[in-house]
Amino acid sequence: MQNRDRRRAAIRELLLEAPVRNQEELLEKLERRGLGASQPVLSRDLRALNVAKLGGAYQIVEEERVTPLEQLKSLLRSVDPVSKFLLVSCEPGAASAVARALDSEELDGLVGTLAGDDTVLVAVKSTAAAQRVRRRIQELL
Amino acid sequence: MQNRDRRRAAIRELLLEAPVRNQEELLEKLERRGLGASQPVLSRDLRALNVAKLGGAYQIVEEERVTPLEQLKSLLRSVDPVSKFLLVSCEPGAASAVARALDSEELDGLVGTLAGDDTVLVAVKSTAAAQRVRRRIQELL
DNA sequence: GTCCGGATGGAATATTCATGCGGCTATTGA
DNA sequence: TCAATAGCCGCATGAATATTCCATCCGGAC
Repeated sequence: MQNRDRRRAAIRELLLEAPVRNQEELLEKLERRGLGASQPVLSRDLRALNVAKLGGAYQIVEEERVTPLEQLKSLLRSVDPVSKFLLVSCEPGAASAVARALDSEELDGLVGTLAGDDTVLVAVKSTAAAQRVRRRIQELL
Repeated sequence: MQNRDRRRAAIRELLLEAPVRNQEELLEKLERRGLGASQPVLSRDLRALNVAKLGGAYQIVEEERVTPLEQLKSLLRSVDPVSKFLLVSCEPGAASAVARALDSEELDGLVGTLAGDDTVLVAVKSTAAAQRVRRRIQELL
């Protein structure tokens, strides 16, 4: 049924037009448009539409997914290649978090990471890979 | 007490390091760091830190506050100055929402708005103000 | 037609979160 | 020193949301 998609489109619009505090409120607005539904349906729609409740109101989050590494960029300080390794310097204590984020990034040519306190040693397959990975990280600095 | 700020700083870090599904989970992580608290406190902290639950996990929303008007930009169609007025054309039915958003923008020189169905009449102090306001809106088109 | 199988949605329920309120502590100002 | 005030917190509880489980509705295969 395209019912669902009509409803979701309406939800998008409604969220843009005016702040919506909770699902019940959204429900009423939908009903006024002849698009009845139950609260569970809204819960699912909102997740599908990537809507977040921020402050007191729902808001569509347009952006592309921010990867863990991107989220951590404020903790990064520098990247230096050393043969088949990279030394990534971070804020004190942040190394393990950064290492985990780097791992999860699934960067091509990245073999593994080893975290100290404020430094991550990144092992890569080749010096060429080192360059690529380095560039990727540098973009965030 | 600076207890609260230490806790909030820790929350920031924790949210960056790994996804957190709910407040209870966050609570445990905080306790491991010796920063015990109760669930209500977290609820308040999360709002104060401008954290949203998106998909299944909490995520800090790095401000860049989107004003109501910016949210509505997809509903805007055109702006035309007419002496000390602007005629803003919108998607059908969107005028009142747009008018409200314009009001809340507190634009300098903007006197008031009057919404029809798909058009907002914006009254401004002077033709110079009209130019400024017009430019501001045009940026969004 | 009948029988899946997937997709959708609802009722009931479980879970998660927000808030009213009172208590405690620290601070201010007389 | 002693109110008075402000800030932070926790408990209890209710509000809001997520999830489980089931019914129903297609559309296709047979």
